Amino acid sequence: MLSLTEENYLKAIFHLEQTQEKGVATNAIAEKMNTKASSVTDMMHKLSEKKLVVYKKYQGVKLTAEGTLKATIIVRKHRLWECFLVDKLSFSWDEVHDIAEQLEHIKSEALVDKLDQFLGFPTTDPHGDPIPDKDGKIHARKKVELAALKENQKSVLLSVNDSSDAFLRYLDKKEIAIGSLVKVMAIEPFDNSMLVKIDSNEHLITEEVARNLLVKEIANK
Amino acid sequence: MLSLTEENYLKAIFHLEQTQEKGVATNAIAEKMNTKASSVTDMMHKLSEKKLVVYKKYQGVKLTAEGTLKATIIVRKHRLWECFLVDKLSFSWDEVHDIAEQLEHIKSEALVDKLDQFLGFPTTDPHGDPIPDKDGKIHARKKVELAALKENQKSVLLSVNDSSDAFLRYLDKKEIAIGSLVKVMAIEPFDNSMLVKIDSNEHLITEEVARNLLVKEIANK
DNA sequence: ATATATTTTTAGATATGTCTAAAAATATAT
DNA sequence: ATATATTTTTAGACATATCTAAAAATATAT
Repeated sequence: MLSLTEENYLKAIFHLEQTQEKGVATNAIAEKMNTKASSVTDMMHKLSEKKLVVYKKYQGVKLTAEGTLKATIIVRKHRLWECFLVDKLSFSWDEVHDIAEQLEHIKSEALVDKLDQFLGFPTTDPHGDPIPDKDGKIHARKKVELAALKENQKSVLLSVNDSSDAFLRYLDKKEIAIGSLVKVMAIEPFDNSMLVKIDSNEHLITEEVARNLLVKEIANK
Repeated sequence: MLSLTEENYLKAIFHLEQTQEKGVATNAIAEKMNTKASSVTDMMHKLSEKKLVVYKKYQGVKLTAEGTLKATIIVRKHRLWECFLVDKLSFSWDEVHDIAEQLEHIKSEALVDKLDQFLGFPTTDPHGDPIPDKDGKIHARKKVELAALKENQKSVLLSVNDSSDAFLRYLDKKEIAIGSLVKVMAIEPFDNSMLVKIDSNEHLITEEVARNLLVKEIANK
């Protein structure tokens, strides 16, 4: 049985591994977990004992197959609960993260199964991220940062890299939502800011914002 | 902010106070919490510091008004989640206790409010126990143990004193459920066992069982 | 290639919640 | 009322998860 803390470490490592094929650095974990590097080292010893990570001094860590599965199941629970909060309890998508952070640790396989069924077996959460299946398989869609698109390219907004409250509120204010149609109208070479048409409104967005929006390109019909 | 452990102690004391108007004994709490008396003493010091209990050495503890409110809100959350699990996720009433024990600690007032609304503002949980309102007020119905009834008295089953898995399964097997119509057909003076008619079936039940069933008496029309 | 900076680990301390064993207070029985 | 039993508290130890400060290893820069 994993403690809440252990589960949170596994999830942090899982997310960090997405953009890092070498071992995940102690410091990176410490930053994500809002703790100190020394605490991370302690926990890596513990998770290594439990065969959930492969850890070599100074070389960073990787999740084992079992560690990956455990982490994926937590992500699955997090995203299912987010669906529940938004679809059933009518929270808005920028309010649900902190609550789902708590709910993801509830231990009951039956609960997750029944929740999944109750929600109609959703495949993505309200932020557009894929929901792993029972076996930990993730059916990901090919996503690309909006910042990588050329002028005139059309796309659909799938998810966001930054899911901080501040960023989500920024999007809400501009009425930018998952599923929005996004077309690149012009790119300013000086600072890589973009003029984009999102659904029917035009917005000028900074490169930083464009790098935090993940889209699926669609044909320019 | 209360820790999970502190919340569980408050809840335990709250439940023990229902059948105890003097201070709740250290040993009683220890037994309920499955821990040692010395641990209870330690925690009572802590909760007393926080003004959630009134504690005098060797005299047992009582919840303060604030402690009672905190405990009541936990009970409210527990019972709302039980409703959710049974009504929405179609768990049976004997499966939900352990899961609700976890869910009751999720911290978000907005979540509780929205859940309450989603469930249609239920007034009792699947075991027939009243759900406290937002302010901690409990609109309790007058309940009595089935064992206290006379022959020929009719009643409705409202809740149970023993909510162990074993007892709930016993009830399920005999098709005894919250809301069942219960009529005392005969009482055996030797051992106080009872012949009762529950809905359309007759059962012979021991005094122990009769003391664990809480009913509301109804007119003998 | 050596000095400097950064990252990571180790060692030891702290806080929470737990325990055992012994001491103190209270309750019970004759 | 005194002895005995029970309950409760105290004192000190232990495990988990954390921290700070110093040491060790690795990375970077000239």
